Amino acid sequence: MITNYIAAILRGGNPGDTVTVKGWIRSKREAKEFAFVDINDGSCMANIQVVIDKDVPDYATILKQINTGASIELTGELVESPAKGQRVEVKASQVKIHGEADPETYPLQKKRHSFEFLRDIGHLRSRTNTLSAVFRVRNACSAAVHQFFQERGFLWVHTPIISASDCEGAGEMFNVTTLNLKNVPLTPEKEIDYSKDFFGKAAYLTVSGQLEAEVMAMAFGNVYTFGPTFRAENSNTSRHLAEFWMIEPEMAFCDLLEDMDLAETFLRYIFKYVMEHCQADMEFFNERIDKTVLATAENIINNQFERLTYTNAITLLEKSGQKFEYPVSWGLDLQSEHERYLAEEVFKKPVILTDYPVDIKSFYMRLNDDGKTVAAMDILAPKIGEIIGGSQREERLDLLEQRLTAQGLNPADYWWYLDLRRYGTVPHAGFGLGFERLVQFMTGMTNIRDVIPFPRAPLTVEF
RNA sequence: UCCUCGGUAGCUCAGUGGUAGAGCGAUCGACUGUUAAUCGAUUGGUCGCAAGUUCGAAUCUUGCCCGGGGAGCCA
Repeated sequence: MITNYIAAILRGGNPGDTVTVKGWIRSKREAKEFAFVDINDGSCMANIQVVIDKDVPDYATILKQINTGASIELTGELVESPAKGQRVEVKASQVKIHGEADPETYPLQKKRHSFEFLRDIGHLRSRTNTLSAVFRVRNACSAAVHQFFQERGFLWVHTPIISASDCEGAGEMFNVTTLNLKNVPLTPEKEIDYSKDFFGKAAYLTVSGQLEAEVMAMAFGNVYTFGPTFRAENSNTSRHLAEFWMIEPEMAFCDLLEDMDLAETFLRYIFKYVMEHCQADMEFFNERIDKTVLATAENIINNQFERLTYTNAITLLEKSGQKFEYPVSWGLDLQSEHERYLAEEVFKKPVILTDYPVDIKSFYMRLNDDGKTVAAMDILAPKIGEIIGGSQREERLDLLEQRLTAQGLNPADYWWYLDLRRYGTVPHAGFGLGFERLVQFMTGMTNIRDVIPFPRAPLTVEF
């Protein structure tokens, strides 16, 4: 077990300390009488430099085993480094190689690799500077999410991964079945007979935990989900995954304005947390991945998001004189190009759009008094597009039933969801946040497959 | 799923009808308190797969597979 991370040694170690370093070799520079070895254990961006003199036991054998990718454990004295590049280094006295890595076949070089190539070696790519930085930031984001909600008394609720309902028509679903696919039981009408299946009815991987989160909010007030979500869409883009993590807070006794305030405070909190906990990683992204990463983070932390209604956004786009590929007119959904124009060109910061036409939004969103719009809000981020989607939910039973029917859904399928309006209904609101898009936005990584350790996407399930 | 660009050495790429190339990596050597070390030499190929055109195809044609970027769906 690693008890003394390289991050801790580099930060707090003093010359004269005896230290043990365990990790993987990044590079070796050999001289006649000694060798420099750079070791990384994933705890930080920096490597620790180790000097191995020829008087170390088994020097000749060990030196042959020291290659990029090999695992190493060594003990030595921490000394002040006589050369530039590091404050301290380790003068090794005992060295053990746990596992060699054949340099002829080990795929990672000391040089930069393309992310496309690294995706083909998903089991090794976390050993690179960029991917390890991404996953440290991802971890910090996760911790920040929980800390934010826990500080505010929100209950973390575990909503199911297997679900019987397509809760919001959010997209194609993965079937979950134990039926024998070579001999599927059929009903007299030649439909698949799910009564013979494991659950006695059709079941799917969840596309959202929102409806269940609403159930829990009606008992605990403020709750949030943070877990995996699945979409079987054949989406081949740098912003979509078949398996992704979603954060969905749901608040009872809450309206759209409070919902927006919470979402904005939440994003600001996460950015601040990561800037404080992953400074070196963030500087690395700013230098190597996207020169605007630090400025964006400062922008989020220090500025109010722009807020305007869908209707005003349409007017603004129509008057902009900008040429768009897709038409702009009231009643049509905004396209990526429109969202990006607003966030990147007009306001140059996140934009919260509210009050969308009822016909382009989901059934559960609360109808506004004008009868034409719903209390929905989307947060649009530069370069990423929609990062948060939320709404005040329809708490009035009759209106909710009307909306279900109008969208071609059967209210009977939603009996327990409707019961929440029959028994002690309250105004409530919530939002959903794609966790990987947050990490993308934070790090400047352009492809969503590079911000999750094991991406699932069409034809992508190897690692 | 649609549009578009691409697939040549372990990696990144050049090569557009006539003997398969470079840089990096790796290997060997030299040198050096080095820092993606440096210098020299060596090594390295089913040109994505299949069919076709041609005296001759990495190069032209067709189909398929895979990847990047963009779009749709959405988070």
